[in-house]
Amino acid sequence: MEQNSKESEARGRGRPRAYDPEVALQRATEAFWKTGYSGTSLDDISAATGMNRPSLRAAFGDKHALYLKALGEYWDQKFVTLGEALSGGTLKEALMRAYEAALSIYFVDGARPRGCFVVGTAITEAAEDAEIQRIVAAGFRRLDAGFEARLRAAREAGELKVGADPETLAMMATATMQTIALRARAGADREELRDIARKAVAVICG
Amino acid sequence: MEQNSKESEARGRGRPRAYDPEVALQRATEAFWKTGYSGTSLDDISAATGMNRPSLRAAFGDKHALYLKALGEYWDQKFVTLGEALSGGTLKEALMRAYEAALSIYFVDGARPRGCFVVGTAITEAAEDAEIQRIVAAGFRRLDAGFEARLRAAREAGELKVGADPETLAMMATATMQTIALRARAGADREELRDIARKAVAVICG
DNA sequence: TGAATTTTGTTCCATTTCGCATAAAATCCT
DNA sequence: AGGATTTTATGCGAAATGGAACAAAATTCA
Repeated sequence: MEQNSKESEARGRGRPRAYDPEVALQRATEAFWKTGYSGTSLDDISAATGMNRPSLRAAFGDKHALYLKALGEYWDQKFVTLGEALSGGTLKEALMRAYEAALSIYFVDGARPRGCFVVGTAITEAAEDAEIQRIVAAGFRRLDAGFEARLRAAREAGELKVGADPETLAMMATATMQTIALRARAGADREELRDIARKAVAVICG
Repeated sequence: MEQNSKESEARGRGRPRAYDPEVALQRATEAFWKTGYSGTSLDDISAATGMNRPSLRAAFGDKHALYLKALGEYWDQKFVTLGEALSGGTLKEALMRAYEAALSIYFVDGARPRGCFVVGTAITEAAEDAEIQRIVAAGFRRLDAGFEARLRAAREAGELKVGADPETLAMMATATMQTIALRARAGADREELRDIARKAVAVICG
């Protein structure tokens, strides 16, 4: 209703857009986040964005295409956040920042805890939707790789105990992220998950 | 179609059941497993079980009640399997048996890999369905508790390195189970997941 | 001012989905 | 054999769902 497109982009010829595509995509993402891909109808998304269905279709294509955009956007944001969190400081600090950043995504002030968007929406579809499965798998691999790179840097800095395998520990770091994501959706509170992160980081850092 | 109720139960007065409720529930579970709770219609389940909707309704109630039965049954079977896997042998053997048992559930001969039923179907619903969330949370707690009991026994047997915290390691063992469940749904093959289990077990056992 | 262009908003249509009502079938009991 | 009982099977109806057509609105350009 009250979204207004920032005049950043050179507007074309016809009637101007009433909605900012980025804001609308964010609202659509939140709708999927709550009730999953199959559990969210285009009417739900229409209500969440304030756009009617033809406008949704014109802007994002059909439901599947819209969801893929939401999923891609989520991964992108997730990895930006992760990259920032993992850079600088000690390994322990970096890992804790990464998990804190995740918790900030999973828990939002007013709303009910929603956990991770991928775990909460894409995993269900991944079994039968090859494209979604591919995107999820690529994200997991990238998560592993991100942690592994940080762990290798830590090893070179002598922060890791000798004989520790960065690849193995990266997998454990990803598993920790995932257990936090799942438990958040299962209703665990933020402090409990923070404690899980602390314990896992202690194990990983030796 | 060709299900026949075993004459185990004293059959009552009227027309005999054409379907074995346990077999039908299993078929319904498989349908949910593929496409999730919201993504599976009663018609899908009707097709999967060979029962028509009124019979489904008479036997299991509505879709939600049917799903809760499927979910409860899954957890029960999962914990029976886990209990068997964790009993006896060294800690390392017990954990590997537990993960192998999980893989046997996640991968089925003919079918596409489906991962864990809970992770693939319940997690999506848990955010907005209090009853499902409660059941999932209870299952995760029980998973933690099962691993922790086994780890305490291992510590008493001197299998654990001194200073290792059974509660922390149990959480890591659960996280390993969950990362395997998620990655299976994301398309990882069985051998890769077996390798993940081996690495995690090595970390947990020190 | 008026044509061209783009988006919006309304409406319709075919299909799916779910619950329910009702008839038909198969068995037990007298 | 016939009534009672329980399940199966068919079909109806209301609501939801996704897609598309079409007119109205708002802007740019000539």
